[in-house]
Amino acid sequence: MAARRTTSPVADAPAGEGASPSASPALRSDAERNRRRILDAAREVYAEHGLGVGVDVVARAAGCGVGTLYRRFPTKQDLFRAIVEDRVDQLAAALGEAAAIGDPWEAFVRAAEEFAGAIARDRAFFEVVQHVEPGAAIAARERSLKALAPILRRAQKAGVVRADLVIEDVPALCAVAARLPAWRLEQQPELWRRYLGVVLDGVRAEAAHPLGHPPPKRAR
Amino acid sequence: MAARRTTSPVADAPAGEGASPSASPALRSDAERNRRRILDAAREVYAEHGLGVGVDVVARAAGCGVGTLYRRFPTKQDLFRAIVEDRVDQLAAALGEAAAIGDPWEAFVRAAEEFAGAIARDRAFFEVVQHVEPGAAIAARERSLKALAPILRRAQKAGVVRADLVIEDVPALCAVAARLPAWRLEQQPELWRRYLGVVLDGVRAEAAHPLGHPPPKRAR
DNA sequence: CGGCAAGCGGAACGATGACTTCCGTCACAC
DNA sequence: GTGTGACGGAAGTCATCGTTCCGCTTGCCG
Repeated sequence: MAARRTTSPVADAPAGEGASPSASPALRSDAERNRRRILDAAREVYAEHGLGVGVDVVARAAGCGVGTLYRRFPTKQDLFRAIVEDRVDQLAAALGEAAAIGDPWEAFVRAAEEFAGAIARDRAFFEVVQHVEPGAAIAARERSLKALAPILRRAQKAGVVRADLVIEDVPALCAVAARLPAWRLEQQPELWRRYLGVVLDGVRAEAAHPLGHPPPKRAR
Repeated sequence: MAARRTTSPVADAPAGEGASPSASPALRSDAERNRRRILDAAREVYAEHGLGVGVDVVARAAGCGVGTLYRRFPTKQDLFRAIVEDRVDQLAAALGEAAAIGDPWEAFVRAAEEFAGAIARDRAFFEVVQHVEPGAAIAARERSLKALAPILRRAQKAGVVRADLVIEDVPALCAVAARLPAWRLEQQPELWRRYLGVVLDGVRAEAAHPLGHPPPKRAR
């Protein structure tokens, strides 16, 4: 699991769209093209098969050799850190949109759907959220929870979501989807919606019966 | 993953308590003692860390060498097949008890608790149920579903459990609650009860709102 | 009590699969 | 046209894991 070498000092590369202000020696056109391809391929491959697959698979999917991949991302970690970072940004943005919905319950539902969908669609994302090992995961948690908090608070204040839930419960409940066996998601990729439906019915304030167990402690 | 050799012809050994009628050459006393220890250790180790751990860990936990382990269980598969089989039996028995409870709702809750508890406590069991690879898992599913069916049917007929659930949904929903990140279960081993509580509130007939997705197809 | 076969332990083996490096070849940029 | 950076993928390195093998021990039976 742990990379033999310590994680390399650099890694971030010219971020997404906005040109970074410094230290960007300008990539040659083919190099830039390959960087993109690698990122796309990695996203897809890791989403489908999890972080366990080898770099050669990613390279083949990107249509280039592993050497090329390694010149851009000196370490496997660097590669999927970039990807996960990206996913979390996407999710945070989606949660932001959800927060803008007028009806508190609708907003909450939408947020839950975004969360669960992200986990169901992207196995790598799930793995990072589930196992804590990489320190990056903590930041990711933090960031998504922060986006979620106001949505939950508003829904509870409006009396549509049961009052005994805490923020940390929400991702746990949304993870429903990801927990489905891979072979089920293969046959019915949207099956998670069914179970999220049940969970949401259990989350409604009107359905609430006392829970037998206290809320989770905050992550260490 | 796949064993190099085809699974060995023998494996089952004198089953649990009842002396098997034939082909049991009588183990020497120390051998029998070790067989027990290995089984116990394997149960514990696999339950805690999953099926991924090496045989040497199991052997060490059992206080013997890997050679001893291999004389009794010619293949790693033979070992955890024995264990999983055992767990399923336990679970089936517990579900049987649940079925005997008078109140349909109570019976259902009890069954769900048994199911979720088994999954939460035993990571190996979860892995086998989740990934289909070993053919044994299918039999295990089948057996536990069979024990669950009458309980669900009764609860639905009594109008306490929502009518749009099918049998296959129940394990899926229990797994939701149970498969929390390892580090959470470490701090609060019973945390799954909290989420099972939410799920159960969503399972009550009175809480039911239409689900957006059709039930899962039967396992292939 | 003595012999012997079955059992024992754990170092060693071989396969596997991962990450990373290296170097001859190629193609962009000027 | 030329040279410099990028490319590709075979080869190197390394850790891990299931399994085997063999010299020593120990329970069992006469």
